[in-house]
Amino acid sequence: MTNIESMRATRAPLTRERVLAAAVALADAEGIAAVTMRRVAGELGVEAMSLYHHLPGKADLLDGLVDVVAAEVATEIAGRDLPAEDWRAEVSARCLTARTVMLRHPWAPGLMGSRSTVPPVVYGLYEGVVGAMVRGGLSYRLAHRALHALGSMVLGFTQEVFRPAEAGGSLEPELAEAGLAAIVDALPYTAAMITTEMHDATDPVLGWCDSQTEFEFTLDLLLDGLERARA
Amino acid sequence: MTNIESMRATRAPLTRERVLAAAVALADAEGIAAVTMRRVAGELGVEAMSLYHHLPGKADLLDGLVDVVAAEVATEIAGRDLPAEDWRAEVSARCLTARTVMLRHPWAPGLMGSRSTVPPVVYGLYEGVVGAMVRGGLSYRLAHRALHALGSMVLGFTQEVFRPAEAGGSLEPELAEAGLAAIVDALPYTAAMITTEMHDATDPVLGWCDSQTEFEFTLDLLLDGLERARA
DNA sequence: CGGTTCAACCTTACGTTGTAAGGCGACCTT
DNA sequence: AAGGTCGCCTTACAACGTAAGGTTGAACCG
Repeated sequence: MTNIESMRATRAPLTRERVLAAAVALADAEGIAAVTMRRVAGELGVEAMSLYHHLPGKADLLDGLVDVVAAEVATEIAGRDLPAEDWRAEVSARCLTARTVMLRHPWAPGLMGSRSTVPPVVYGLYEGVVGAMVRGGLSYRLAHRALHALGSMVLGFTQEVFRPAEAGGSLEPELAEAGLAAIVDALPYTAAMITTEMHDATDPVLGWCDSQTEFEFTLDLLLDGLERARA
Repeated sequence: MTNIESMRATRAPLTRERVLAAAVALADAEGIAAVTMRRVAGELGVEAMSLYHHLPGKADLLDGLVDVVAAEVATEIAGRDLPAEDWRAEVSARCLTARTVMLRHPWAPGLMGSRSTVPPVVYGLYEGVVGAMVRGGLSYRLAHRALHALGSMVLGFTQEVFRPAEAGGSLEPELAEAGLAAIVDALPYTAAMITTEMHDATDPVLGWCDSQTEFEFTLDLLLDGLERARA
């Protein structure tokens, strides 16, 4: 009937963005556990199965959540003019910006740690940090290690930054196989870091990201700092 | 019948420990997602509901898992004689030991981050680290901050070490209400650190654990170290 | 204009999850 | 021997993700 027509017309059509926005709001308000397909749909005045026309499944919804948060970080970073001449100030600003966003979405770090893929936006964030450090004179090796240390702080990663899960889809094959050239263009510093590190590593295939070494490096960094602070 | 009797007699009786051991083995083998009540019971040749006579529920099973891992760390630390005269070496050894255990149980850091309570064993681990640092001459303030930094590395915490979740049960009320005296006895360094920090803090109730300050402190520590390493 | 197509949304249903309620047999105590 | 307790099981339920297929209003096309 016309009534129903107008009801339908009144309700804004569902989109991936509207679904994700509702999910973010729900996670912020009631925690990530409240983000169920039925519940998100309910917030949008819709049934659960309707979401599947805009997102392939729950996994993609969760991936979409980290996408939204990462994009929020990127936007916030873009919105401020960073002190490009001082690498420390720039890296610091980027990390602190990421942190403020994480504080707005306390569920985000845990979610990022549990997902099995890293959305491109996140690599873009890494790129910004790596670029600042390399421009500041740090070697790619040092930048690589710093990325682990800082990522561990901001996101609470224990698992590796570049090898997110046990699933086969690690970054390295991903790079080797598909759009390597495109990635090199979009993420020059990161690409340079990866190729440099891969070249230097004893085992170029799997060993370039030696988590034990990263860990000990960061540990020494912290301990040296504490030693000096020990007034 | 007698057959059934002997079967029953053959099967070792369920205990909290046996259930947790089975759950740990399952998590190690197939990931934390495989740890369901039915599945754990199945591994023990038992029905799901039987577990409830030894654990109140799934939450307690998961809490028990982090308990087991923390105890494993404690055992491993106790098993080696630490270089007590060198605080750096001692802290380093404790952290590296914790890390090797985490590597055996890759699901553990994420689980620890998601639980809403911190089992006493974990506080015991903190105590060991705090003690080493204080004996090494670090102030309680510095030790407190170092605990955040190191905990962030080992466990991948983003959330606070001492205020694990949004649930009301933070450490501070917990301390104030219940067995404060017992905790002070068992964890002297930690207790001293808490009272010292609480006393110094501007807002003694909630502000003694200023995560923003912790974060910036660790960040500066890392950045100072990177600056120096920037050869 | 009538018929077809299609996207968006809904209904139903299935298997799996955690767990509340209660049953049943073997042992311990008195 | 009677009764109680302990340990395990059976049954049942609500909520979850999602596969399969139905409905409906709009858009297109002859």
